[in-house]
Amino acid sequence: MKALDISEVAKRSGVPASALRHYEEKGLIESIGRRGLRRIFEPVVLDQLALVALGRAAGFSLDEIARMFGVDGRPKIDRAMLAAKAADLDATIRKLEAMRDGLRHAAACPAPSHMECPKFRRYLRVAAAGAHGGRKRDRLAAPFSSGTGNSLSHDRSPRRPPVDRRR
Amino acid sequence: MKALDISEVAKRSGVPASALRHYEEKGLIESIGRRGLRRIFEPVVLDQLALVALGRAAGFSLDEIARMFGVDGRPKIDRAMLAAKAADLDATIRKLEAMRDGLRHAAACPAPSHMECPKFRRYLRVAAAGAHGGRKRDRLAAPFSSGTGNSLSHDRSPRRPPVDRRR
DNA sequence: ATGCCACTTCAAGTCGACTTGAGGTCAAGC
DNA sequence: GCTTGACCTCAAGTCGACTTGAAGTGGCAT
Repeated sequence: MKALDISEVAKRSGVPASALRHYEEKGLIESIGRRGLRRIFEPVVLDQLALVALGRAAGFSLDEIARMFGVDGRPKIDRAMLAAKAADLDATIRKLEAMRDGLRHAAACPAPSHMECPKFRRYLRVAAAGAHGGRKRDRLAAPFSSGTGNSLSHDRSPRRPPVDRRR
Repeated sequence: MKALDISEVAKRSGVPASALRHYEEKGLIESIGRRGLRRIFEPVVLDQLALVALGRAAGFSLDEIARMFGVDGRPKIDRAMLAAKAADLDATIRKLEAMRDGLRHAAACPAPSHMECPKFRRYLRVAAAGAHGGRKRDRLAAPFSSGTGNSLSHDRSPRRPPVDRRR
């Protein structure tokens, strides 16, 4: 039969069982019953998990993901909102591109201090551009350690910076 | 004269004073002295803060940023690492693009469930691609509500709800 | 000289997404 | 029929980046 036991789902998806329980509690996935105490899931949960992972990778919170898509992958809220999210992502992408170019340049440029390099400053300006107009510090990706062995990034939790309200 | 008082820096940069103190403690910026108790900074701190904001926007932790650049904006660690970070960012960007396209499509596609739409699934596959090879749950951006008025992201209200930590 | 009050320090709290731990349950294998 | 071990629940802990609160300090205007 098609029913998957939680450990099966964990194994196939790479998502720890504890996280699966957490997702279920949050309403992101649902189990179709129990075998004894054990949760059992339909195989489609694997697709749902992929969608969740994708949303998380794009920086959405679990709550946002739950609001964007039902467990069936059907958009729950209006399409305009999805389009807006897409637009947000687009702005995000442009900032990341500037950051990437800045880093790339920093790795190659011989200038002693990048702050004095006009090219670098230009990237900086581009990247900062978004943060300025809209006035909102958003947070983005923690790209993971590349294979360089330089892994400084031990990633963990995202965070939304609280809106700053200083008088 | 050029020295800026902390409140000045906060005002000009949009970064709360408490965060500035935090950054100083972390070694991301430095004050050049005190006037009474008040920290004073050189104007260049504004550039440094822009760099920090940029790094944060790209998803790096404060520690990583501190390791990548000294307070002077000079790369502290080897250039290969910076290039590697750039490559990471590049992979990230591609995932985000897939997510964006997926959302864009979800907003337009009439299919009842996106899980059944081949196009959507393809975006999903692309976006999920990176997550698989590296096997590390990376986290990315939390783009904020765009200006569409669709803001689902409740930013923290200024007043804290009553603490409920009963145990 | 006095008061104001924006700053200071330091400890503790917050938020999200989980993880960890203690104590409990149960289908299965011997 | 008893042990085993993977699962269960629920509370509490963790991590990063700050924020908040209490209590203190000192420049500046009166």
